[in-house]
Amino acid sequence: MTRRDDIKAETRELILQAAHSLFWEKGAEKCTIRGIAQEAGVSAATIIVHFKNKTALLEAVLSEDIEETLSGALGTLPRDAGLQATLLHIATAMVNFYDHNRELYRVLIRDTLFEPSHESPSISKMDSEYFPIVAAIIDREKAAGKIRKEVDSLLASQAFFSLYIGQIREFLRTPEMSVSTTLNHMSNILDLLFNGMYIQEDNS
Amino acid sequence: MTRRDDIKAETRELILQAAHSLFWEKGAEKCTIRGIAQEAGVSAATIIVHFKNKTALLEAVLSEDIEETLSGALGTLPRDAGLQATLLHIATAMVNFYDHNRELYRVLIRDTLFEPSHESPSISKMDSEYFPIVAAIIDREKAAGKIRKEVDSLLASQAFFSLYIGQIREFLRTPEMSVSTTLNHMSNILDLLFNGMYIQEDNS
DNA sequence: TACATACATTAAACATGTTTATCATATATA
DNA sequence: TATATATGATAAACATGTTTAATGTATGTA
Repeated sequence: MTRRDDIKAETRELILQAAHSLFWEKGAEKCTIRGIAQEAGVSAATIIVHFKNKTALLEAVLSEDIEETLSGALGTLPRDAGLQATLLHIATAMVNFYDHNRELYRVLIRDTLFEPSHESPSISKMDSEYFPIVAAIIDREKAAGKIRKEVDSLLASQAFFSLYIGQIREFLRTPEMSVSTTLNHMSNILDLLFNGMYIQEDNS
Repeated sequence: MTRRDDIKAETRELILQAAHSLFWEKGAEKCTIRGIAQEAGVSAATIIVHFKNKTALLEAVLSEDIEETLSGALGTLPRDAGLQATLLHIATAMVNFYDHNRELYRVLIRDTLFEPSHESPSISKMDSEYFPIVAAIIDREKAAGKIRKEVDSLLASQAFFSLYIGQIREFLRTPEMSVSTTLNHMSNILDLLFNGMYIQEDNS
């Protein structure tokens, strides 16, 4: 229950490090399993045994940084920030993060977003972790009388996510699109949604 | 300029028919270029010469029906339908259409949505054709005093598209999600957006 | 008509993700 | 300690998308 597991974990780590290095250096599509295997000092078959397929390896390599960025953004939230500011804060962190290597994240999202959730567990953790957090903020704002009571929190979270992904898509597949332009669009689109979600103050 | 081109067009048609038949029968991922080539009576290399890669072939096979469905929906619009009803009308047509073979369209959208627009011209025609149409409707409603003047028509179109794709994603990757549930969500999400977009009648 | 060129087609080769059958060894058991 | 079993690792094979180099023929030209 120890020795063998240690070696296995070590092998896994070797693969992850080699993959991380090569993915970042050459991009996901230019990297081959054989190349990563060589860099890690293992066989190609070993990689598949550990990670099931190339996409799963890419996900394993990138998901840690993504989660760190996301939780970092959640941790640096301005105290008492409203929902709209919160969402823009998160989006800002993520766009700046993805900008470090657009091609890499483009391939990751492309290859995981439309898969059934059990195929890409790291990514779809968002469904189970991120949505409830946003939904909770919405409920708090509802209690504070800022958001209409009829709004379905979960549905609204999904709507935010859809709008977010839509912009991320444009950002990742359009090299000439700058971070600031993207965030501007993001902000304007949030405005669009919120001006309906917030209760108008001058009712009756 | 004739004889040779005719033969080429004929070959192309043979490939398209074989691909259409096999894609629908076995799904895109279970189909091989060699299998389609055999069914069409040509070589695998010929298919690549005609269509560049497997995704482009899939796109060529499916895009005609998609465009037909979309223009069909646009053609059966209730006269003087408002924007919200129009969008739901289109979404209804598309969801019912995709339901005929979710797996096939899932793979198509997955493999094209995050590619640069020049890689999948048929799909990204939406950017240049569909968006202006919706934007025009928005402008009309602005002129009619139903939508706030400050709303950016193009940005709003993109927002609709993002929300639409977000729901389509859930629909295509979740087998147990029914058409009616999907359309319910779609309708509710549109409500969310519109209740901010429409001018509140009781201002001041 | 005879010939040169362009080009549609293809067989074979190639690249690469993945599977399979085998080997070696750590672990458990007697 | 000696033996059996479970399993991590791997080489080789396989499947399939794509490229390459070669072939034959339609088209244009003399």
